[in-house]
Amino acid sequence: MDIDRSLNPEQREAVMHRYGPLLILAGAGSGKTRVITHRIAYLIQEYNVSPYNILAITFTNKAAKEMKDRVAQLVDYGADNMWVSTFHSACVKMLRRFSHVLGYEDNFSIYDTDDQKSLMRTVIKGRNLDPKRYREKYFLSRISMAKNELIGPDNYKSSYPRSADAELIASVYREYQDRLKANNAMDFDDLLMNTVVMFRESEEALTYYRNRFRYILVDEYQDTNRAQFELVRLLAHYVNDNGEVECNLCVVGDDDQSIYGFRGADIRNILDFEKTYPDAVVIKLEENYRSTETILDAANEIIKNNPHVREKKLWTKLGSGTPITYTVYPDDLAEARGVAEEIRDQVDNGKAVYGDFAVLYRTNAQSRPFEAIFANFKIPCRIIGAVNFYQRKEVKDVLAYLKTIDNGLDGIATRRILNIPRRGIGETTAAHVQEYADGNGIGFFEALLDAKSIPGVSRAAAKIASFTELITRYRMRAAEAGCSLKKLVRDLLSDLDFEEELRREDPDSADDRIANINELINAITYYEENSDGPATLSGYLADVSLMTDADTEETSEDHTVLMTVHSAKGLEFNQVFLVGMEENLFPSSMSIDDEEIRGVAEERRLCYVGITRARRHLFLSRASRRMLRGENNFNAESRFIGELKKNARHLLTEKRISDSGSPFGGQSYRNSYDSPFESGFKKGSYSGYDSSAKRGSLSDFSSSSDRSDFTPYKNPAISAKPYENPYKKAAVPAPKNFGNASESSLGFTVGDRVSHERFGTGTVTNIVKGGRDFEVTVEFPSGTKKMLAAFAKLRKI
DNA sequence: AGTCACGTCGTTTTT
DNA sequence: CGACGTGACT
Repeated sequence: MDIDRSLNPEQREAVMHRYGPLLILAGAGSGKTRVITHRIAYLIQEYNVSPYNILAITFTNKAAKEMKDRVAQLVDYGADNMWVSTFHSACVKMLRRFSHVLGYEDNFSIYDTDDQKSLMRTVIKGRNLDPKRYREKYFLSRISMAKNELIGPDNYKSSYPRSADAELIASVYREYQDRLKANNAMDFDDLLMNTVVMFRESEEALTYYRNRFRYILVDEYQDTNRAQFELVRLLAHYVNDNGEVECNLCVVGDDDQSIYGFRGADIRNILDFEKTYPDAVVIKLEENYRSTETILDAANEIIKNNPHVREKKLWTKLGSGTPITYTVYPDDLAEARGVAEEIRDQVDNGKAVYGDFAVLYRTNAQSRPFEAIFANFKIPCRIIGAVNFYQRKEVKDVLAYLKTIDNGLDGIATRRILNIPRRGIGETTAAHVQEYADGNGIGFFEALLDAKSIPGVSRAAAKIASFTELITRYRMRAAEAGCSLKKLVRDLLSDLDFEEELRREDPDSADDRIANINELINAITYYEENSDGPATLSGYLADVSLMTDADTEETSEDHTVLMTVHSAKGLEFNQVFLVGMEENLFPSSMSIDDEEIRGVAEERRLCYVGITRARRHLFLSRASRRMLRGENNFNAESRFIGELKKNARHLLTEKRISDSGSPFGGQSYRNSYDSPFESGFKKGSYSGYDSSAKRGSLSDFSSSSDRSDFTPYKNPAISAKPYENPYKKAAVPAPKNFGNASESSLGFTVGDRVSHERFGTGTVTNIVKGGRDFEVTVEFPSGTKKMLAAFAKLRKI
């Protein structure tokens, strides 16, 4: 294979590097993807590496698919045998194969944020915690952080000794994990953490994959978290035929584009690469092939305000190009209109097509005005990320049916659809079933099968029976060899009268929702026809769970795209509108509030990512007044604009659009001044970033992120009820009296033989104090069960 | 059990 | 502003 003559010397070196760790520091637009694909092709063609021995990790599924296609074009054969996927997808594949190591079944479900919340809700309810103070998110975000750092429930307390509620969180974490396992389910973070745990527990699994993945490539390495770091470190260790250890790990990244700190990404992974891998070769790619000098200068100008460990300066041969357009609009609608006018004008004059443009913003909520205005201007567009197709209710409902059929232990899925379509099985009934399931250490579906004997459920027993019969019937079908998924889903939907139900529920939206269902059937058909191995329900469901909005196929229609700056990572566009350049929005008030230095540095990198998406022309803009959460905000100009103006004013052409063009005119502007307290003391209004105003400024009143332990000052004039009515929620005593049971009252202890009406005789191996009850672990002949003492009716014998 | 009206609360960013 | 949960009513 000829090395592509268009590669520059550094790129060439990266492509031809063979053994040992390699770090490629690839600035934005430096031809990184070309290097990776050529490198893979070179390994295969010139070094005779079998594609079977290559693992390439990308950031999105779409990028994986593209990479695979591009490699396939470069090599003669075998590209199909490579693993090219995201961390999460790769982990699922590995976990399925060795799931028994963790005590999971291989068809485990993957829980998304909604599922996680449902599960956490049962945990919180079961402990009678104050739901005001302890929301699902409170625990879930802490648990997520812990998992990203490979901290399990048992290590939680010792790892975060200073954290408030450490004990409670640890115990909730423990129960949450146990329940996940009982449901044969993992959440997103588990996919990573459990894979590491699996490799630590099973020599066999680790050796298997070390042997297989002799060459590992990781893209966007700057966004890896601790778990991903550890995973890579474990895998990149191949003992060759001479008994030598090879670590053929190639990571690619750019520390200036690290933007996922909030989900545990640790920039030190890339900064300290040589510490972890002392014999690493480091190659810098600094020539940019994408953007004009003007755009690069602006990007450099901003990013140089961050402290740097690795110095780097992008340069280009492309020439200076057009100046950056910076526009100040009176409000957010005017901003959207200004962008639409520019696009309309260029397209109508034949200077550009819709697909040349991208609108990038900091938060998804900012897409709304653009959505409305673009429709008026008849600009075809696609909004990425707003509502993921697979998160729509009707789609999730169908998927929950499939999960219930596929994974009999997935109680969250079963509970979701128990009464969809309406079959007269209410929340109270479901709660009884759940209690029964928990008490007997069985799954939700299994408990449904006992409906007749559950107290308080008997009335709904017949309805439940027809539900379980339906599911059982489809389970048998799904288990048949050569079962067509498409046909199964179609039959299921017609059995359920699903369309009719949607029409009955809301006739207005029914057509859209039915279209979504049909789209889902198309997707299933597509999966079935294009799947590498056998097309299974579990396989499809996993694919779907890990699918992002950005992963969906591009349509051939010419259109402008709108998305967050995060979603734009790795993409490029001829012309980019980076909108909403305002303090508190970009940088986000959150990042300014909690940890000024680290938070704003990440925002600055995000801004750098946004700017460097543009090839030819960059438009920056801000709105003087912006509707946010139903109120007007007047934010100062973003400090990032200030950083540009300070030393690189020549790069900008500034425009100011007057207020008169706005349909609100000056009127609403005056109105907001009529009640200065209204806008002055509420969150996010009238704040600047001048150092003089940094501390003790008005915006400080809004800087508490946790309201439960901080009462912000409120002007009595606008806040009539400063106190919560203390009588409002008098504690309702729990219906059952298992509140203060002491361990001795159980009547048995560890080591005792006990009997259970369902499982027979067993030995108590552990007793743990739960929130309100004891969780007893018993070894029965049929297996080990964990159960709550209050329900299990265990008797010492 | 299901429906409707009202209050509350909140928004970074995503696999 | 809008999504969502709560509570009263049918």
